Amino acid sequence: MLLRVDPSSPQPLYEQLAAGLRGAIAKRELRPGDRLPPARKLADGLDVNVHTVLRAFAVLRDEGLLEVRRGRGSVVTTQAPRMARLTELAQRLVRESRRAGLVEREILSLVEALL
Amino acid sequence: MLLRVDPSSPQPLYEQLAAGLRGAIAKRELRPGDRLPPARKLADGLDVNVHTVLRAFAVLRDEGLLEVRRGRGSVVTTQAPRMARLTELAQRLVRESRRAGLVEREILSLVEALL
DNA sequence: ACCTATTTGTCCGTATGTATG
DNA sequence: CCATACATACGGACAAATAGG
Repeated sequence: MLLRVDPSSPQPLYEQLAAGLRGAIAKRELRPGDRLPPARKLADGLDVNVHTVLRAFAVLRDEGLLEVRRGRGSVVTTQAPRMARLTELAQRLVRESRRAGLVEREILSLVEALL
Repeated sequence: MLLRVDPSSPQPLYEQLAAGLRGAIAKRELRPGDRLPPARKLADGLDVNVHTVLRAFAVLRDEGLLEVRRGRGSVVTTQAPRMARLTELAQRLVRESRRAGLVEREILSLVEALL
């Protein structure tokens, strides 16, 4: 998979790693359904701590690009879970907008303005 | 501020902590502009590790309830940054929806369905 | 302009828990 | 029951941003 990190860079290692994986997914070097190496193996290969790799995984999971599950490893997301995640994101937007006092029209405008 | 955590609970400590702070903010025991105690002091008082507190802070920061900055401590967000954050969230939704191949109408439906 | 203290950010190492197969 | 692999939590070290003297 050819990943590298630069410890002397001001960019955090976990961000570098996340960026690298994100790029590989975008370029389809990693495709939906592909399984990533276990965090510990990746960590060993890159000479970083497991936490750093797991943190990068978590970032990509939050972005909906990775499914990370205990005991099973991490897999590049396929379409179905991606849709589920978009719904979740939308839900969060609605919930937090309401909490901030916005009414329905205002929430929709928030999104419309970006289309 | 009267926060407590239960180490024997199945709920993670950082979640318990985040929930407690979230509640305090909702009940306006903590108001916008209020400064939280330093993570290390909170950790000492609760008898948990600093990392655990910092993680709870990070959760609330991601929810837009807290502004956490190096050297300055953590402050309950005021309205302006909250709106900025909602826009960010909306942006994320739109960006990721597009990446998943949805067209404008479908993105809007995603939100409308939740209103 | 400088230095110091405060406070969060990142990273490492280790141990234990928990879900999966 | 056992191996695998992520999740949580702890502890320690150093870096970086901020504030104040």
